[in-house]
Amino acid sequence: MDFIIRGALQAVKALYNTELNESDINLQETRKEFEGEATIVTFPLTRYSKKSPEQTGNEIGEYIKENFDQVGGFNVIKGFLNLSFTDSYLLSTFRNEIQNEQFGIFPSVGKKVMVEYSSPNTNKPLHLGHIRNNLLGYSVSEILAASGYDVVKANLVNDRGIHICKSMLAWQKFGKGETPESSGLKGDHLVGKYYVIFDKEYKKQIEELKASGETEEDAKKNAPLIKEAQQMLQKWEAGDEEVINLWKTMNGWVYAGFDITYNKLGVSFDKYYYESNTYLLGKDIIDEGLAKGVFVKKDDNSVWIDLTADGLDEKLVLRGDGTSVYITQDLGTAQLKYNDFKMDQSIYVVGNEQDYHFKVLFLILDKLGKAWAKGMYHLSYGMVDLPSGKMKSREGTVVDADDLIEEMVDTARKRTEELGKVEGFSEEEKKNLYRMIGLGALKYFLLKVEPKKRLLFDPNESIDFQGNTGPFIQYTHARICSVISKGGETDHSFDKIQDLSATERELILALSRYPATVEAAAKEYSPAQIANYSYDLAKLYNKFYHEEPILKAEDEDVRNFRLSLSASTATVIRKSMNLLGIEVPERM
RNA sequence: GCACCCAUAGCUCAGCUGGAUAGAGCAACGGUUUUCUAAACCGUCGGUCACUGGUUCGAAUCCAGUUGGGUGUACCA
Repeated sequence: MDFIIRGALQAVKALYNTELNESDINLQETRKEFEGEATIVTFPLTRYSKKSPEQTGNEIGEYIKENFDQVGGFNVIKGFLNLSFTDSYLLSTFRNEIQNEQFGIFPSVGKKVMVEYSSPNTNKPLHLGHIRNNLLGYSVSEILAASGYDVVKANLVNDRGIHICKSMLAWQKFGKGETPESSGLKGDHLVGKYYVIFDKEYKKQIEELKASGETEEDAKKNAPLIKEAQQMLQKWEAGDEEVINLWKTMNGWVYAGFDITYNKLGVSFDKYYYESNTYLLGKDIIDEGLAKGVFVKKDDNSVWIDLTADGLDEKLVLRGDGTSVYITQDLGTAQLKYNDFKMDQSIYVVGNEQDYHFKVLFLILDKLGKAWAKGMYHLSYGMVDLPSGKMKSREGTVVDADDLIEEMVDTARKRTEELGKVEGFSEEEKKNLYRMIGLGALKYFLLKVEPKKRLLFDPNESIDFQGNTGPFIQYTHARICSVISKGGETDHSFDKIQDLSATERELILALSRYPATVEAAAKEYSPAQIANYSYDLAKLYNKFYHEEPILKAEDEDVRNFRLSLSASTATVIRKSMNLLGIEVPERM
């Protein structure tokens, strides 16, 4: 469709003797209620034509129609010039572009990008918020890979710290040697159970201390359990063998549990970083910053950066006692990642409560003169809220990832059985189908919303399987596969086709938009754009399916053409759903 | 207090760099199957795009302010 812009530029030059840039031409898709496919808005051009918008539209329309045989006609309504493509142009687009093996496949851009996502704490199982994170990270990775980037998917595991010690301590005190094997509990759930127990017992102690006259603040500090946890952390940092062994054991349980969940979600990683290895990093960067005068040392030896000139605050980057804070290790880890991969871009998929942190992090790296800091991006996403408000692990008001996945698959099974759609399926095929549909519904539900918007999830209302949903799109794919398999062997040649129906035209246009959609989604790190595109395409196909006979078409070429159109639609649906990490079945 | 994000139909969401009468799905109501999968299709109903002002030929979109909601502002991570 690029030729339209060229055509408009040529027209303006020929008619009004003015050289314009591509960005001066306002091109959009023609709205459904008007005739045509492409619309040029002529209001801005009247200052060059010195004529009314209508007259300008007519003149440019006439010029384009005369000089570009892709355009068969036009109409002008107010300041809108609507151009209609010829059927032969659309057919050649279909044949030469859409049916091409390389359609929607981008050549390598020769750039490497790291996408860090998931980054869980190893003291509790994953919940719905993590699912959103994982799906976003995975999908963005796929979209970037499809756009020609070399993608490294990274997971920075938060495997140390006081919160981990809390679970360890509670297990030591109350666990009676319970293991995943002895209890039958998934490892991450078992550890999470002790994290909750710690919190319960800790709160008890706080209440007791308050009853004996301490203030809440003191009680929180003085409760024996928290002190023990702190001691345990110190022992861990000192390399105490017993603590380290316990830590290794319990983290091992958690990793085994996470692997199962990741597997079910279909996400994966190329590189794992562990905070236990990175938490001491960053001190050399502090020295570097001091030497460069970017950081300043205060009297108590703490190190700061003054960001007030950038509208931010003064920020501590190293404690007075020389130990790290969060941002210290993040600075160090950023450098480590860069040393490891020399990537051009680095994307952090992290919730929006850390917006400020990343703003500061990137700014500091930039001030330190790290050229690669320019390629850093925080893909910030909104929290997943319940109708009751925020999810809180410690209070058990979380939607557990494993539970939710299981429920979704189970709902898929029920729905499918109600519809009686699985005759001829083996048990194995059924299981796989329910998994695909359940996860498809869940993934689509989470990914169709723009990342930065917060998301409301009501556990009492099951995620839909009809309308703008994953299963709808999956169904469309299965439906196409069914038609094609019934179509039997065919050479799919349709040389005699010359005329297209309105819906066929729309479908070709929709298909032709796929590459640009992938590009836009990559540019904005937005799986939602892919989701919306897939839905529009599926909807359009269903309309086509109802309106036009395919196998029953009387003419051989028409039948072949419609089959080809169907096949291409199925391919594009499959590709775009795969970009969301969603599989599509051939039967459902 | 200050900073950042959000506000579109009863509900969940689209709406590209400003462009035509703001679009989908769900819910509600009605229709479509002797015909390729009805998880579908077609139709009806539903809106002061939070509010006010500004810029513009033109604003849901840009700017300022107001209201409401969220998050952050720790020598926590």
